[in-house]
Amino acid sequence: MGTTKSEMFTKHQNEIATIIKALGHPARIAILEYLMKIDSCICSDIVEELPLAQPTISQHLKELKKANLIKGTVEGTAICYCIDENGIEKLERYFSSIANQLNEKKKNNCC
Amino acid sequence: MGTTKSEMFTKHQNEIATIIKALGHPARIAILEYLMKIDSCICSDIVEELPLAQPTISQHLKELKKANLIKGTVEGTAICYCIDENGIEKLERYFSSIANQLNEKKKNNCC
DNA sequence: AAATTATATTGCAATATTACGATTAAAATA
DNA sequence: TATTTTAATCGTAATATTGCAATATAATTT
Repeated sequence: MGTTKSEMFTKHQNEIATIIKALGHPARIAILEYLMKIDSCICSDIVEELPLAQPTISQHLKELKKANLIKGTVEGTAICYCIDENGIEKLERYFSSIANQLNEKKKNNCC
Repeated sequence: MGTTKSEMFTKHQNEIATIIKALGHPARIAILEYLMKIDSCICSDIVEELPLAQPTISQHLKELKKANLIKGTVEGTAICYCIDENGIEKLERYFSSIANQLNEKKKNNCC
């Protein structure tokens, strides 16, 4: 136990859950919002901005990258990270689809 | 360690991360999608629908409820769970706001 | 080439999450 | 009231996550 039984769910359910999970941490939300704000950046900026050690930030960046929520390109000794529209758009579409369906129905005939 | 340093982030960052985190598991995505599909339900339905034991489902439901993603009302010996627009709309707004900002800028002048 | 700068990786301790059997609780029904 | 039905809680094992010091890597500058 302790392990999510991923094999019991659909591919899409696992994919969307993985992307969502990658953002389910305040540090990673903070990174996303910082990248939104400055629109271009290198990792050392983030290390100065956030109250976490460099290895911790690096780890969080790795997770965001794996989920296609950010992307980074090497730029000299630094790395230029920025938001990857790919992951963001998937989330945007997923939730607006659900919100739309909810509005259409508006039945809520139970609770 | 092992503990998220929540106190280092803003209230809003923590709040949104908490809601997002609550959906970052395929079982909870599956529950949400099932509730969308049938529009009204009781827990035993979910237990039959999903390949997880009853206490596990109950635990997942609790987390979704805590995040205002579902709500439940007692109905005899059963409980009627359905989607809580509250949480969903918060997520929808959050991601569409980010997606909009991204589209406006479209600079991506770095990566 | 040595030193510097910026980031990634490793290893590990502390804590959190996932899952479930056993049990409990609460309402409905016989 | 005893039984049944449905869901929550408790306890616990297995695994995952978080965070960081120490170290490694990789490109740049001196």
